[in-house]
Amino acid sequence: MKLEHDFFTTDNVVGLAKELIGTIFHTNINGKHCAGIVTETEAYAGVTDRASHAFGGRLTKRTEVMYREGGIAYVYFTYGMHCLFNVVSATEGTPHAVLLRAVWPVAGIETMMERRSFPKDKRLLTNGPAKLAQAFGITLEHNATSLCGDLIWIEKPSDNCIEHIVESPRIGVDYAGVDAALNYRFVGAPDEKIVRRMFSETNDLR
DNA sequence: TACACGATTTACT
DNA sequence: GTAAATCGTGTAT
Repeated sequence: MKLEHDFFTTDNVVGLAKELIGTIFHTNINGKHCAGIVTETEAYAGVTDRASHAFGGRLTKRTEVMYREGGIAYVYFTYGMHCLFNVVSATEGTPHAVLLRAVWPVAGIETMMERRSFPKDKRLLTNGPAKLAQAFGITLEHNATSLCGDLIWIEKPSDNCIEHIVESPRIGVDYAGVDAALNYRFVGAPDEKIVRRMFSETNDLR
């Protein structure tokens, strides 16, 4: 079942980050369909979160998208070479976002391999925020793209395929002072048997 | 205009 | 374990 617009407009961005674990992230970019089970997310809580680009109400050309109504993508460029993909949430004026950090590929794996220059180990395909964006064909031009459209969408499967979820502090936000300690990161452990049943055509996971 | 840096990845020692 | 790659963005001149 495709997640609808209303799913993303909640103010509870931490809850949303947790709820996104176990959903299926899809893109259909340049005619190539890719999908993966979301296994790692981080919440960035708007103006009060020192780790967020919108901390203190910072409103710039880059962060403007975060302030829009939830249900669109916030894609930004960092380290001179990487794009990172975020789910914008909450209502207009509240710049909450969820960073997608990792997925388990379940469709379009050959396309991902091409885009990622054929890593030797398949587990390296989408196990990081920049890797995932690259594998799914996401670039800056997808900033502000709807998450309920034909290019990018998210599906909630009828079966829960996540065994358990671990919470932890976020990665790479040491600069955020006290907020660096918040347990805003969620990592899901998929049940391989259930995943194989759900995606029977996929023979090689992770 | 100038400059320091980053919600990272990769290759190499 | 360390370091290089590489450039848009934000903040200060």
